[in-house]
Amino acid sequence: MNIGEASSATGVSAKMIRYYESIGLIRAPLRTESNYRVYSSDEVHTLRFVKRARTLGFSVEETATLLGLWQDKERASAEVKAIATGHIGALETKIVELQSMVKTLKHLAHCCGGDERPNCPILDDLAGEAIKTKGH
Amino acid sequence: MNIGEASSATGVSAKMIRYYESIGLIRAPLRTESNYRVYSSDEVHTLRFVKRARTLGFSVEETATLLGLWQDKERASAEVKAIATGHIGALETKIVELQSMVKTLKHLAHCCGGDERPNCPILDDLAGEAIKTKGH
DNA sequence: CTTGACCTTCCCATGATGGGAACCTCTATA
DNA sequence: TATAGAGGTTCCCATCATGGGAAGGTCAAG
Repeated sequence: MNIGEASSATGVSAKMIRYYESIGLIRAPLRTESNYRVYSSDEVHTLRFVKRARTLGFSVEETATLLGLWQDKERASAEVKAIATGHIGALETKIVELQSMVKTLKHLAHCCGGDERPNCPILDDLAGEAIKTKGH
Repeated sequence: MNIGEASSATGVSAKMIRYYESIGLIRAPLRTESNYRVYSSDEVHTLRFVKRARTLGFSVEETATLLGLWQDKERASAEVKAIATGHIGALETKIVELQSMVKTLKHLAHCCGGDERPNCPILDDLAGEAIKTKGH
């Protein structure tokens, strides 16, 4: 299996497979005589693991740790769970931040006529002028 | 007002003020004889506008557009509202993605003992092995 | 044997921010 | 007044994960 096949088998671009190899996230595969990378099913399995972890929002560094734990048959699940739990916390913090932005923006958009006139509460807010809600 | 004062007056780091100037988001201010940047209250006002827009998650590019609209006294509020609405949509999409990650991770973490034993449904999932919920 | 698809390495760009070096300037104090 | 230290200046580099593209080698089908 060459890099293109490994790519379509895992959803990881060839570019990224080479990158993951260059930073040491995955091991360098064997090469053909003509210097093409050759992937075994084991390596494809590893790439799928990486893809899934990245999809779940783990950083490459976290993914490296998880990969290490996965390959260590003796590891305690507590360690894995701690990483996952920490990651859940980080994601939730991010969600709260985004929700707060959305809330503010929705309020502003609601107060904005969105018409041909220049008056615009959104810009007024950005400029630091408090919005007058007029109790609507 | 020099760059340090402008920075603490707006919450934008001196580094970022120079960066915003270099990419043309804000105009280059006057300089003293000794080449120090000098900011007027107008320029500080603009920096506050930028800070607020960035805090609300607008990209620098969107901020540039909003800034242009803010300075154009004739603009229609519809244009501003469209940018804000589009941004709300993008944020909401991001939120949904993150929520989906959190949901999956919570399920996995819930199924994981988090103890000293090696069995770990989180890693099993990353490895592509379907989780057995055992109807808990 | 040619063509086109695919592989290789290498460099560059993104977006927004920070770090730091090397050097200049201002102000307060010994 | 000399000096210290705080803060200004420019310039380059790093981050994180990813894509683009050039230049050149390789493979398979027609």
